Amino acid sequence: MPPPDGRRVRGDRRRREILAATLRVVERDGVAGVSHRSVAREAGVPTTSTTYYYATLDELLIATLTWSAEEMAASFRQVSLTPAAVARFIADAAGPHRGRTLAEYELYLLAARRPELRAAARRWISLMAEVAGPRDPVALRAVLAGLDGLLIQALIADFPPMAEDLEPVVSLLMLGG
Amino acid sequence: MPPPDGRRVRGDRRRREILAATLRVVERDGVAGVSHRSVAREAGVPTTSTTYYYATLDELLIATLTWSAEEMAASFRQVSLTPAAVARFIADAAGPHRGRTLAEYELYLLAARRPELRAAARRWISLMAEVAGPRDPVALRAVLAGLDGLLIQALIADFPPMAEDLEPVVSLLMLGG
DNA sequence: AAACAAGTTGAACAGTTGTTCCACTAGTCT
DNA sequence: AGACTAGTGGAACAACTGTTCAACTTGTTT
Repeated sequence: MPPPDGRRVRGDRRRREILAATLRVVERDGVAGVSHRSVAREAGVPTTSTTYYYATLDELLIATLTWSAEEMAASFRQVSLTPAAVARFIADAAGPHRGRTLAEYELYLLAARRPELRAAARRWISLMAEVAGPRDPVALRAVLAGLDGLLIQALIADFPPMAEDLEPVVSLLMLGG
Repeated sequence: MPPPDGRRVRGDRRRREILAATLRVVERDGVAGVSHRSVAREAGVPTTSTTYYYATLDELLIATLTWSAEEMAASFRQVSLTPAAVARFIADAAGPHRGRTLAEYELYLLAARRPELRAAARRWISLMAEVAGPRDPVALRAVLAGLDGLLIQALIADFPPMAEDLEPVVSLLMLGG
């Protein structure tokens, strides 16, 4: 809950605008395309604004990707637990929401190099665990890995897979037959 | 088979040195750390050498990652098909060979943005298909996704998982129980 | 021996980068 | 009213980037 302080509130808005702009840049050009200047250009603010709120590029990246994972969590919770719904979710993630999903996966991999991002990355996994439903630890791990791999393989396919094709695979992973 | 031509042979050697140096840079600093100059420094050659053999940075990256996937294929074929061996492979990939595996996964994800890398990325998948052994398409896809996800999740864990912990999960994925 | 292509290299180009500095405005507190 | 602080933004810094150029060496072919 932000304080009802005039100054802070104004600052927070611009903070969010910068984060949103950064995410758009990542979606469009990948993490590689993020610079203080490219983000400032995208947000329509002077370059010094981005450095004012996020002193270093690392800080900016970490804040963006953490926030983005947090934001994605909200929409994630609305997915129901049937294999068909999960298949539809993966198909959408690799199709219409491709850019966003790609950005999210770059965070995922960046977490391998930057421990600060691990929390956000694990957030992803624990959300998938909710989707997978309760089951014993070994089976849970297998399902999570399966859904994760399905998603990433969908991203590098020449054409995004269709939900109907995904459904039997998801079903096999989630129901074990 | 390279021609026994003196000039070409000498050139090819330097080509390989540059590729190897690039891979080392990717392992150490990620794709983000690759520049004509950083690679040249790593290889101990002048900057113009890297541009002579690979006119653009993209060309260099694509060549390196394609070659690296091809090279990894060799060691991959030696993995036997038992769940225990696959578990050991994953544990090693996330532990001792972490840098290399990370580099390989950055290729994997880069393929999502650059179609030129898709062939190399799919090579990965088809190699895993060999490890998985023959089975019907749906089951194969589930196993491949599972192994893929297990590997990537091992990379973002705080500590690399041990083969013993991995083994039951791999077993469940491969044998379905 | 001359001609040629392949390979090698230092220097330089213009453009971009992260980051810092300083002057300025606009709200808030005393 | 004056002092203070958060926020704003223009200009500049040195460092680095991808890429090109022209000069040079080397090995091979005629």
